[in-house]
Amino acid sequence: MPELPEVETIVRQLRKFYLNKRIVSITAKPVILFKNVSSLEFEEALHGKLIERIDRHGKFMFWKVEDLYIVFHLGMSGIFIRDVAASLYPQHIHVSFTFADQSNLYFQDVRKFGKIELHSQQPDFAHLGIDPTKQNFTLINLKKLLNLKKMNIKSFLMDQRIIAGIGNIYANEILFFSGINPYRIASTLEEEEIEKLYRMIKKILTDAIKKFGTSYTAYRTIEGIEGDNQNFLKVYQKMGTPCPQCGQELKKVVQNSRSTFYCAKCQI
DNA sequence: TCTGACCTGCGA
DNA sequence: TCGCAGGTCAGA
Repeated sequence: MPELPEVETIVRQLRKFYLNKRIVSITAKPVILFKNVSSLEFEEALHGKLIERIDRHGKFMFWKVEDLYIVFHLGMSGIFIRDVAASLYPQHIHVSFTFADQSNLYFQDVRKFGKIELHSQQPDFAHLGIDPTKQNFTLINLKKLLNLKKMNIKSFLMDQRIIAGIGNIYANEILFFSGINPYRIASTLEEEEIEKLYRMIKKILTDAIKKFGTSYTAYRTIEGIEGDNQNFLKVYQKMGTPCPQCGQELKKVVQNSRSTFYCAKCQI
């Protein structure tokens, strides 16, 4: 559920409170979240280290902790919680960090779809596509990518190997605002449609970041409070209600094993 | 390129 | 009690 805007919100908040803080204690439960390291190795490797950098590519976040890099993926339900909000979410805490100033940070993941890795080099995320908030996400690059793909445009937007950061909620919203039917084949989009799609990808994601992300289910900010963007969604989970543009009833279909919400009249 | 498995809480 | 929610990934 955490997509690019939610991860970016978390990154910004973590920077504010935990950058340049030293980890003095870690408790990590032996859960399946740990991929290339055991929970015990994780605790030992990071003990006493300083968090020097917190960054993101797509939905992946990484911390530079001196000579090591922690890579987090929040999966469906992963959240970070500041100590002041920890009492709100006492269940499913898998990792607890304590810092030199006695502040705490907790990683919670109800559904355990998240992922934690430890690396000795900066991750290059070579398996991921362009991050739409980065400079190399240009109209020309988007056109090139679209022209190569025979998949439907909804799958295209959600394919992390092509564009990194868009999930189901924002894919639905982007296609609605672009007026593009989710079943359209990526390579068949017209010049004008591509330009609108490009603008909407940037706008929808940027607006969602300004609203601290979408709290549809598990996602909360590190303060333990909901984002605001769910109050501005136009089609996601709005099946049966009138299209905000034309009034026709919005549809819900299952597409590539995922729910797609759209207006059959406005999105052609 | 597409489908199902993994996982847990929630609502019908 | 069962289906659904959707992140990634393995396998078809």
